[in-house]
Amino acid sequence: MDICGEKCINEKKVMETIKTIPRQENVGQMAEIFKALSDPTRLKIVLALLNQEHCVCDIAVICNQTDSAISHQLRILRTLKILKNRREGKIIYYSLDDDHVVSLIKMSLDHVRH
Amino acid sequence: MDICGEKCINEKKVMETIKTIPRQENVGQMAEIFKALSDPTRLKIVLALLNQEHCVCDIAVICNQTDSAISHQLRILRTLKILKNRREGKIIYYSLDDDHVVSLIKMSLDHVRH
DNA sequence: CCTTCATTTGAACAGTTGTTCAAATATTAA
DNA sequence: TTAATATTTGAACAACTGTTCAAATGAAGG
Repeated sequence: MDICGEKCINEKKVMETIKTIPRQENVGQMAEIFKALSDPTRLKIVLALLNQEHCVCDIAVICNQTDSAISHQLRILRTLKILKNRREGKIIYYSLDDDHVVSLIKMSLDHVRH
Repeated sequence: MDICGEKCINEKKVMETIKTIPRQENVGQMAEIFKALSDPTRLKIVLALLNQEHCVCDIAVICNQTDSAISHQLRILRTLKILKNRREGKIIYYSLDDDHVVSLIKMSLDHVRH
């Protein structure tokens, strides 16, 4: 990996900072979580489940979207292990499964409220 | 706004949760910040500036992208007031301008590292 | 078995996104 | 003024995203 060829203004500062940046892998993980929360529908799902678990069609009502649209988004959040689900007969209940994401959400909630 | 028509499984739970969800406006603001941090290039810019201020072309080297690509992303982050800049002759230095975003980033950094 | 209901799935679509390229600005120095 | 350098801008493009719709699945009850 060619870190700094010859075009850089302040090679020393650049080198210093590059040392502090996490590995590509970790940057990717961070970006993935932020991306999951960057869609208003998905964010609303997570905010709803912050209160209590809900089934798919209730989440659809809360988010004012079709069951199908919600199901697609739930799959994304489940794949990222942000949500988990449990079946009770025909109904599937979703709830939060990542304490860290909960903290992130609460912190950003505090911000927009103050 | 028709909150709950007749198709909802558990009207009481739905009503309870709807009360806890922030206003659309605030959900939108939260999503906007998460979206800003959801692109690996933009996230890397913010991570770099967590260390110290940098000029555009140094950021380009750090992120391994063209000056132009970085400039486009800097505009997005500046518009959201996540970054500020100062001019020193021909060179424009960018730095962080939102303590809350810094906290969010640090919290998510802690997470991927542990 | 057949029906109903909750959820999932896949294809299709429009809308958005990030990067590239070339051209435009803006500042400095000769 | 002219040339050189740092940054910005706008158009264009492929790649990606979220929603919709229709059809498929899976569980419970008759």
